[in-house]
Amino acid sequence: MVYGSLKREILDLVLPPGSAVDEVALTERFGMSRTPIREALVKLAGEGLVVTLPNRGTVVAPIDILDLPQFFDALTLMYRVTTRLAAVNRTDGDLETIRALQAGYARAFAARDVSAMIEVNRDFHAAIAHAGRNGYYSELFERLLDEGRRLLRFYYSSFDETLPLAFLDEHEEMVAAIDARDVARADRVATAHADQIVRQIQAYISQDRRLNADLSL
Amino acid sequence: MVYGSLKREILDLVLPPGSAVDEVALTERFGMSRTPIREALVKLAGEGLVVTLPNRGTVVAPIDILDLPQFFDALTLMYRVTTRLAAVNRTDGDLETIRALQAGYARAFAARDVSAMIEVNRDFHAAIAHAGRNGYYSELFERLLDEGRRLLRFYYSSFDETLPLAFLDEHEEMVAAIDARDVARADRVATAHADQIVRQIQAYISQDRRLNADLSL
DNA sequence: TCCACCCATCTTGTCGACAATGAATATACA
DNA sequence: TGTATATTCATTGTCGACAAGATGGGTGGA
Repeated sequence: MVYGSLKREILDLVLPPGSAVDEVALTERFGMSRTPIREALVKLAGEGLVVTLPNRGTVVAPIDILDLPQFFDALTLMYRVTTRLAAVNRTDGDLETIRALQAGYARAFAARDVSAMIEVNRDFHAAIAHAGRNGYYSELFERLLDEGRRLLRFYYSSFDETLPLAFLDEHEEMVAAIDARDVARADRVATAHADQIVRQIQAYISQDRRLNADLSL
Repeated sequence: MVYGSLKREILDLVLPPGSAVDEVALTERFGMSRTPIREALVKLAGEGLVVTLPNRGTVVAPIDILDLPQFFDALTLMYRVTTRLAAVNRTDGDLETIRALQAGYARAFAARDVSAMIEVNRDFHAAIAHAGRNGYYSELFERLLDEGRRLLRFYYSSFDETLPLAFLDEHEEMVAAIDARDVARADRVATAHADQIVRQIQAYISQDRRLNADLSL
């Protein structure tokens, strides 16, 4: 499946942001004609994972640092809304799925498997959104989570261990709030969780890496 | 432009929800090959305006009454969020654009042009979202507004005149709040506006039209 | 008469090739 | 030597035709 493969590779930064996507190269790689390749690219463009310049090819969507504040705003709101809805609409089956994913995250953390953590983290929140039973929110949220996956991989190439550990506890609280159908508590913990991740990424980005700043010249 | 034409016709219910979309017919109509037609359909499918059943054709996305509660929830939230952001981030140019659209709505109302009212209403709110400067919200909101356009046309074929009149005043208040950069007021009026439209559509849908209910048999 | 299977037909999915557009290079002129 | 123009080249957009899959009707058997 060409669409799925490309999407995964974009999110995993195997295809770096801004890099050109060559149709004929993909043709050879997937052993297909250009038609289905282009169809996949159109889909990806619709999701914003790729941008097509008319008559001038398509490139992997760049990560624009200027969009980050808006991204954080939307992400926080979706964290809150989906978690609140999940607390209201969840079924026991939903809860089971969510718990299983949380257990998976704990395992990935214990194994120090950063890739798995990032991926399971996304699925965990997607499952919560699904339990909220609002497709409009789920869709936007999953897009934001995917974009977040790119950001995490991009900025957290050297992963800080304190962050995933905090996630673990906060996820636990989240599940408890959803279990208890406590909307207010779900909202609080979702907000805190969002603040946590936003602050961490911001802190990482604003790190002062000018090693030569105090160089005497 | 085949994509734009199809989109407009879907939103205007020229292509009724659930109706089949014949590729070869579109081929003849637009004088193009099937390839660009299919590309447009893929794009429309990405926006949810059309659903493609694998190997069994594509149909115009049906209006599912079961989705309405979720739709209303998301619409209300986006009304609030975009209006709040507009109050914070608007430029004078934004305000000018918004005012022009509001004037257009007033003209359409005076002319009793329902189609124009529905369309300008959508553009008015889209402009407010644009002034809010958050692409994630704008995109979801515009999708919801488009879907709302279909709903309005679908359920308001006989348009109730009290609704558009209320819109006129509420829009005016909205502009005033955005002008004054008053976030709290913007939030209040956006909420009221959303409640208004939701209640009206709900009332219309739940109208009891069983003319034969008291028929003696 | 009813059901299962098979075949014809239509629609979709895919292909290889051609046309059109834009970029890069070469060329001519000032 | 610098600039403007023409030409070549690569890449995208489009086309008509073929292959694959699905639907409906027809045929044969029980």
